This record gives sequence, C-alpha cells and structure tokens, in this order.
Amino acid sequence: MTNSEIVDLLELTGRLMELHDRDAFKTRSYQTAAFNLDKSTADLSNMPVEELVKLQGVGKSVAQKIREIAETGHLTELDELLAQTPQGVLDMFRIKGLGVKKVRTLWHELGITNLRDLQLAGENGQIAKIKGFGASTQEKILAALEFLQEQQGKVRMDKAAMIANLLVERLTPHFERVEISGQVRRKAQEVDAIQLLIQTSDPVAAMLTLNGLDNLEQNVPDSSPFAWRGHLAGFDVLVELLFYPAEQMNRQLFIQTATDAHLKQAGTGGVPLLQVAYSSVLPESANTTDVTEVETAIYEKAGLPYIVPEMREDDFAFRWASRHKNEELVTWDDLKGTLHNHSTWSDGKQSVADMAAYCQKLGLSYFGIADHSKTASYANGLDAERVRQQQLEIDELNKGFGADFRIFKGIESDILGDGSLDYDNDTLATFDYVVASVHQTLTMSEEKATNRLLRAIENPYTTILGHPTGRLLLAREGYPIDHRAIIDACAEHNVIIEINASPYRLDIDWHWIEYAMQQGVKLSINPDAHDFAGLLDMHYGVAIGRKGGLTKAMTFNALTLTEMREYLKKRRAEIRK
DNA sequence: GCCGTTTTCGGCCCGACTGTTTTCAGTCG
Repeated sequence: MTNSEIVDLLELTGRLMELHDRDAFKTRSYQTAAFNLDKSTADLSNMPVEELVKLQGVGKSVAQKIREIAETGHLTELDELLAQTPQGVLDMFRIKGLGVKKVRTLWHELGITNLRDLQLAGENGQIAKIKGFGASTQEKILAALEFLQEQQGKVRMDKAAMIANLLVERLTPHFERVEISGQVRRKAQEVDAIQLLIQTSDPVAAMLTLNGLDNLEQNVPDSSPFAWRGHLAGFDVLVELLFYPAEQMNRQLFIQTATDAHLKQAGTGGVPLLQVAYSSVLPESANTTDVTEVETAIYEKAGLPYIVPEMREDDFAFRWASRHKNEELVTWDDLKGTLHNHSTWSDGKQSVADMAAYCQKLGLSYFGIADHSKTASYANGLDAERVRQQQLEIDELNKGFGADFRIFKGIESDILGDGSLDYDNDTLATFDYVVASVHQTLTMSEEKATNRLLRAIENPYTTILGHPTGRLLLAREGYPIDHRAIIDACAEHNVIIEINASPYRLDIDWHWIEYAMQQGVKLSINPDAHDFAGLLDMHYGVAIGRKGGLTKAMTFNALTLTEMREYLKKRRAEIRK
C-alpha cells in the first residue's frame, strides 16, 4: 500500500463518519490524520504502531487502523460504513460544490441515491426548494453533473500512460510485438481510449490468449475479429487492442496515432495523408521497429513535412511546420532548471535542501522555490516574517553550492479578488521572482476573471503568470478568460506564462502556446512540484509544450543558470526605476 | 480520537467567499 492509498482510505472513513453522523470530534481526528499524513514522507505501510503514533495527528487508534490497512488492504470500519452507503451517494461527492452536509441533505430529504435522480430532482426544481439550497445552487449542481458526464470514461495522461505501460508489460510475453499507439502515443492530455497494436498472424489465437489473461474484461459486442475492446479491471477507460500482421504494424502505428483531421491533410496533388499511408510501398525490412524511418517516408511521399507524434492533432501542425523546424521543439534535455516548486515551508513534502539536491541529481542547474503566500493559509502559506526566515535559509544553502547550481528565491503569490498580490512592495522586492496565481474565488465571469489577471500582470513584481485558468482536468472547468487579452498584456508587461506541468492542470492550454510565442511571450514549464516525483511532471509539460509547438528558444526555463540570473537581475532593476 | 498539558480531562479549526440568509452555514483550497 502506498501512502496516498492509505491516506485516501482514512480520508474516506472520516468523510463517511461525518455523513453518518458519528461523533464530530472522532470524525475530525480521522480527517486531520489524513491531512497530516498526506504530507508525510515516512513509509507508512512499513512502520510499527510505536513509530506511527509519533506522527502528528496519529494516536493509538489511528495507528492501528494504518496497520490494518497496510496488512489487509482494508479497513473494517470503512467497509461497514460503505455497506451503509449507496454507491450513488458516494458518486455525489465527485460533484464540485457538494460537501458532506449537502450530500446528506439530498440523500435524506429527497431520497436521492444516484446521479440520475439528482439530475431529475434538479430539473424538476426540487433541489432549490430544500432549505439551505436555492436556485443558484441547483444550477451549479446541474452544471457540475453535466461536466462530470462529459468526463466519463476518460483518464488524465499520466494515468493513461501508466495503464498503457501496464498492458505492454502484461502482453509482451505473449506476442512478438506490442506498440502503444493512439492518444497515449500522441500525448493527449485527456484519454478516452488506451490503444495498443498487437502483432499477430493469427487473430483467433490472439483473441483466445487475451481472454485467458486475468483482469482483462472484454466487451464482446464492441469487439471484432481483429480488435479486442474492453477494460482493464479497476479502470474506467476503454482499452482497444488491434491485431495486425508484421508487415502492417508500422503503417498502422502511424495511422492509428494521428487524428482523422491530421490524416485528411492533403499533400502533393491533393492526395490525403491517409491515402498515401495506405498506398505507399514502405521501407519495411519486414520487422523494422524504426518507426521514425517509416513515418518519415510517409510524410515525404505525401510531400509534407515530418510531424512529431505529439503534434498529430489537426492542421495546426502543418501551419507550424511552415515556420519552424522540428529540431526547434523543446525537449527534456533543454530544461536547465525549474521555477514553481513547494517545500515543507508551505504544503510541500520535502525540505528546500532536499528538493534542491534532487534537482542537482536530475542534472538541473537551478531550483526556484515558490511556496504559497500568506493568503493561502490552508497550505501553510508564508507571512512576511517566514518569508524572511526562508530566504535566510536559502542564502545559507546557496553558500554551499559552486558556480554551477543555485536556489532562486521565489513565491507563488495569490492574486486576490481585486487583482492585487498579497504582500506589500517591500516584501515583494525581496524575491528573485514572483509567480502570481489565483487560488480562491474561482467562479467569475470572463470579464471579472480577465480584469483580475490583467491587474496582476500589470504589477511590476509579477514575473510569471501561474496556471492562468485554474482548471483541473476532468474535475473542474477553469474560470473563463480572454486568452488573447491576457497574452497581449503579458507581452506588453514582459510577463512569462506558466505551462503548469502537473497532469492535473496542464494550464495554460497548449492551443494558446503558438499565439503566445507569436506575441513574443515566453512560456515556463513549471512542475508545481510538492515532492520529488512532482519534479518529474515536467515531462508532461514538455509533451504538452511540444504538442503546442513550443520551441526551446521560447521556453523560459531553458535559459542557462547564467542567463536566468541575468534575466532576473535585469527584471528587478526595471522595477526600481 | 488526538493533543497537551495547568498531566488524565477539556478543547479541538484557517479564512475567504457564496448563496442563502437577515446573521451564518457550507465549501474549498
């Protein structure tokens, strides 16, 4: 059991205890234990009770529960609570704006035990009639339900990659060649089908083999003699396994990776790319696995420039290719540092020193710390005094590094409702740079949200605009903003825009990268890391950056240490003028 | 149930905002 699995079970237990009106303080103790353990780096599943009780928020009782979870994978108390809770009531927790109290009211007052009934109650106006609810709440619930339904059967790119790799591992022993294709190979940020190509000359035998494997649940009506469709147990996303003979593998890998829109692109003589892919005699030394060679040949025959897999979405790629070369696209190796990260000073799991050391291990030459600011009290945000203390710590740490590594002093300053940052100028002036982000009051009209961001961009202390829309993929739509106005303002005020690389956000959306580049606005691939693993999220940022055509030259954190120091110094000097 | 003592029992929590209220409960990050 991983820490987060243990924490999730404790958190759910606390939530269900509250739902079922158990003792409020007992309930809270589960919730605070989960809250504290979520930030712990201790190896919970391998700790004895006497060690566990030393952790903040963990007493004898919760320690024993953790042991039970670690040893059995279950918590008896939770299982009992779950048995008393309809699945549909649990589903209601996924609706933004519904907490325990409202869910309990909907369940007990209207007898709602599934999302369908919830929708009907909303459409009939019943929800608005409950005291404590109103027309506005009802509207919000209906909108959130609709959003949730749209996300059904989709997973984020990180989970999709994990499932795809799991399948490759499972299938490789049984087949000559297994390749990830489709949305996962294309690095789509949301995936509704995990697609793999399987090389076989005997589809009937292949089907039998697949159906003999554990945890692969076939959906027979959706399958065909050459395509197994179904699910991997435990994951609510379609798995599609397509059978091809050896000589078709590379050709199909190309075809299945690109979107229809991309394949419709006409090349020389108006022949669509798809037709070229099907009709060409390809350089197939039978089993060559050099896919790039084959795909290069296809584009060449079509008279079109080679497009990297990430960009095979629509005709944007061809417009981009008329102005750029593929070699200009940013890569992981181009990244020289990282600028939006958290530490134990706010809600991160690791210390500044440990995070910096890990960055050195990754081969980066600078680590920017941008912990939460004072308004983010829920995340233990730093007031001016703690900012000062943290900066002293960073000064000390920097003394220990040679000329090839440095920690930069940043902050993720909340953009308040009126667009101002939440420190006075004297404090803002102490940072090497400022990431300005919105964290509260996320329901705004486009006009209000845009004006709020514009004011933050105009603030001379703002270096980077953090996650511009506040969206959470598959969970929450961001607030609407006028992207052009925001990007134009960033150009005017010399503000960099973040590509938040967390697979939960990927915000700013890749569709806006090209416009930003055209306006001369650089983008920073920011992991928003709260622990070591979070730093690796920059891989997703690179993938999504490439999808949007981001070049190394326009990637802010591709600046070398020397260049970054110079840039930040110059930017500071401009403020003083 | 946990914590922290004024050491074995009494008090537990961060603040902004929204929508529903007419003084505040519920949600969120």
